[in-house]
Amino acid sequence: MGIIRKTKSVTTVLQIFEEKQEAKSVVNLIEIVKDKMNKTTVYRILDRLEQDGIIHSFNGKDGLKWYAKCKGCSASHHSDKHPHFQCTECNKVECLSVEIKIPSIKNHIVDSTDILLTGQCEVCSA
Amino acid sequence: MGIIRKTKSVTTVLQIFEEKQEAKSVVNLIEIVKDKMNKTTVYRILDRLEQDGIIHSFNGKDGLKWYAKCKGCSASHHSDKHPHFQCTECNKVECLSVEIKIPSIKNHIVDSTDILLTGQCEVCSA
DNA sequence: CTACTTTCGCGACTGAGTTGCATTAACAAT
DNA sequence: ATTGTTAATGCAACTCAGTCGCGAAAGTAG
Repeated sequence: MGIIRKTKSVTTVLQIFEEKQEAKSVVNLIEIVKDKMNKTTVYRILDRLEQDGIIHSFNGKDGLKWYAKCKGCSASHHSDKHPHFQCTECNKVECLSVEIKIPSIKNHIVDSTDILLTGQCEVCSA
Repeated sequence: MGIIRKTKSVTTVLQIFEEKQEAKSVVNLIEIVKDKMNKTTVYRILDRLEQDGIIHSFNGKDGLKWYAKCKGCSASHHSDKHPHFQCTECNKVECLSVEIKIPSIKNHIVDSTDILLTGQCEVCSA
């Protein structure tokens, strides 16, 4: 059970994700809201939102943790198999709706799949 | 050009990768060689070995950097498209030789592909 | 052996993420 | 609306991976 109270901070963070359908690194988020709330609060809100399946997280190429909200997100259907794309020029990260098939691995049980593609996005490759 | 001199430290690190064909996190490596060399040295050797294509690196689920030496590694053919598998029980990481096909993404140029699978390995799922 | 240059060790530092605790603010019940 | 409960926040101190600068040590070529 993540979010129980709808505080101003929670609303602020959620708005950021709803405005644009793109992923944000925690560092980036903290920077955006730095005069509205403490960094600890940002970390905690993100944790709770993720527990509730409202947003999902993954690790960027830079080693930082990134968060995004996408249509498929929900508390029940938490297995996000969609790949992420990080642009090496503008550094933006998008969720891709492409389906990538993972062959079953002999003698292994696969629980989760993290796929991160890097390259140039639509804007930067033009 | 990474490695220029074959020092004792370099040899020690290389031996670890040659003994077992499994990936090691930097933290783990530092622990293993902690009374033979300094942690800064370990970081620097790994950087150089990677530049030369002798080993390759990727980010684990834990956010740590992992390194591995595998057959396909070479300075020229540096694009390692093979997936990695991290066991959620014993925490070991293996390089998989499975080929995973990434569909081309519209209006995007894909340079690299990082795939990390998590689950239970052969030993732990038995 | 000597001279040159890479590599190493050490200590201090950076920056992401965490923790403990006192304070504040949601929310439910009265 | 007031009160009581407890989740949520702010703050400061902390942890830990990874980096940096610099003087000392060890490779390597001649």
